[in-house]
Amino acid sequence: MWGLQSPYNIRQVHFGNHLYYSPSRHCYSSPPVCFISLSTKTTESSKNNNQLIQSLCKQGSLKQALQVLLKEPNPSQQTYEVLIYSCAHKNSLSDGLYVHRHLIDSGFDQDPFLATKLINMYAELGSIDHARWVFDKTRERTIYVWNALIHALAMVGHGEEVLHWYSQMNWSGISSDRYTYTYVLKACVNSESAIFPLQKGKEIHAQILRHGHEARVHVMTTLLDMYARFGCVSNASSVFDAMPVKNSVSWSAMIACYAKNDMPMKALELFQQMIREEHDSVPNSVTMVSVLQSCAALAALELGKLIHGYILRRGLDSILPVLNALITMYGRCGKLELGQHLFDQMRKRDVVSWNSLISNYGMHGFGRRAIRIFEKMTNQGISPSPISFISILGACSHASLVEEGKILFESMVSKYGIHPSMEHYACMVDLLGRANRLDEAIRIIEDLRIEPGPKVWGSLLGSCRIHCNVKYAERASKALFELEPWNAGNYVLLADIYAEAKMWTEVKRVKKLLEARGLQKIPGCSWIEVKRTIYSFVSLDGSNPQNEQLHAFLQKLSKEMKEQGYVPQTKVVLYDLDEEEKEKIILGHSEKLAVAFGLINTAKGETIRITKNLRLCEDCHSVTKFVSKFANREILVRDVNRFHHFKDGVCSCGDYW
DNA sequence: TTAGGGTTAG
Repeated sequence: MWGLQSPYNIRQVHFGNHLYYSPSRHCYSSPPVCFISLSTKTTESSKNNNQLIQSLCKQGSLKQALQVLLKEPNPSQQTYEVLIYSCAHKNSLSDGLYVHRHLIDSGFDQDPFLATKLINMYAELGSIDHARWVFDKTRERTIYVWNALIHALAMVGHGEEVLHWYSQMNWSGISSDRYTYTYVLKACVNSESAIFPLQKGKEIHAQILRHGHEARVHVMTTLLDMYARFGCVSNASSVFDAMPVKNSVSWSAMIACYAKNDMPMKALELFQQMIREEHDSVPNSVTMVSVLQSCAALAALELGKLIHGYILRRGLDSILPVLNALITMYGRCGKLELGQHLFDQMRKRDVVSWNSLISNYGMHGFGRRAIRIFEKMTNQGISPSPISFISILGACSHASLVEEGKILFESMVSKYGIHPSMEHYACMVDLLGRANRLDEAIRIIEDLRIEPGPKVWGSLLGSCRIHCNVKYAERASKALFELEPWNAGNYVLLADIYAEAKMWTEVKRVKKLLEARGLQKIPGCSWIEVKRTIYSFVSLDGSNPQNEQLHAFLQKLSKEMKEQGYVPQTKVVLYDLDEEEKEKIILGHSEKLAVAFGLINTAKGETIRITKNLRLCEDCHSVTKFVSKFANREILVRDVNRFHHFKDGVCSCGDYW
């Protein structure tokens, strides 16, 4: 089924008492051949040679070890083991093939121990065909041999094949062990080919319980992680709660599950519980990365600073991913300078550190600064990653640096050999679309050689919302309704566009479609951190904190603003109502409630920091500009895309967002 | 002999 022929041809020539081999894919220049004696006597010199080969490998001198191997007629199993490990470590497929050939000639080709090692080696060297070939040729397939193949296939995402061999293994009378289960569960997650991978994962879950592995912490953590990656948070949490034995890894996996599935509050609560209740499972650097991610998502600066203190006390502040996560946390909490300071102090940086900094500046609208950092990175010899380009193109987009973005995009292939992915095309559509160059944006989509994905169409629809372009919005939403019919945001965007164009019949039609599909508009939510507590506000929700007081405050504010020329931008309301009703609705937007709460509950002169789950509406934007001047306050708002820094009646986005 | 959790984007 998967081609089990020898992946390489070996010419075999009889030459006196020796066999002469010349593996065709060898890259050896010297010596090009090897001579293997057929003698089987173990001599003192043989013992010495074996020891020498092993010690040369351990010192990292693989080439020298191979020279000794040439002279040695009787390499031991252990010698081959060390050689195989060394080839994998040196990342040399040609040497690996050579050792493999040598091993076959020495009669070790049916040794299941070495077959396992060879499969592992080929998997590490990225040659799955060779791994399969070894498996095929091995007659005595121990659980180690099976696990090695299943692991090798799982690592490269061949999920369907993993599941095939998994059932073959059980059918052949070998029972899965705890290792098999972890590999198979991983394969469900990484699979590009398996049909209904979540369903398969659930079946494996049942088998794990049936075979009494529920106390195996590795297996259960992998299971928890599988559910987390499929977004099944309640399943993950049930597995976690039922685990009789937990350790730092299982706690971290559950915290990461919440952090990755848009539940940062739950992640932070669980972290607190971990510190309070668990004395054996101590948070480590991996735990802290997810915790920082959660602070960043909430823009919880004070909490983030507390966590930073904890990291320092625990001595985790020199670990690169922790530092990178700290840079991002400070950036997302509106403290660019703290992120920059950390970056400057780092003794070692990787491409993620640079990307984090670039994206921070990009999100704050400092596009040119982001480009300078990108250039500094490449000048220092650090190769940009695909994510570097997503960050820098996003930065160009927020700052309306269209030409600069186009040049960078072209350099991806020409200068760095990185082929743009769908995400990169989505960035380009966003860059052009935001700048009202919608014809160019649609041309990018039309010229794609592959089927445009939802991110590309989503970028176009977002741009159509900004520029109220009904024609392209209808085209984008038609594609999106097919690609992701469950995404309520797309229906709302289209309805917004129709509402702005006063096409009320169409607004009703889209709303009906939304209801018919059992979907609901995502409610606008804003939150603010005051004295290390996070207060969240939902539009038109009577249960908001200090509700009466906030509404009275906003009514008064609205009156004063009107006297100074403010005109409520009621076009953002999706309903065909009279102006007064519309005004009432926009005055109850969650972001205005959070601004009012901030003004009432923070000290004069203190910067107000607000975060919002959606894009900032035009009316909230102009009201916040007004308030920043009227109340003489700096107000920092992070919406779903970027930061807005309001000061003296002006916003850092230059009204371009 | 083999295993589990984390960083950057949109």
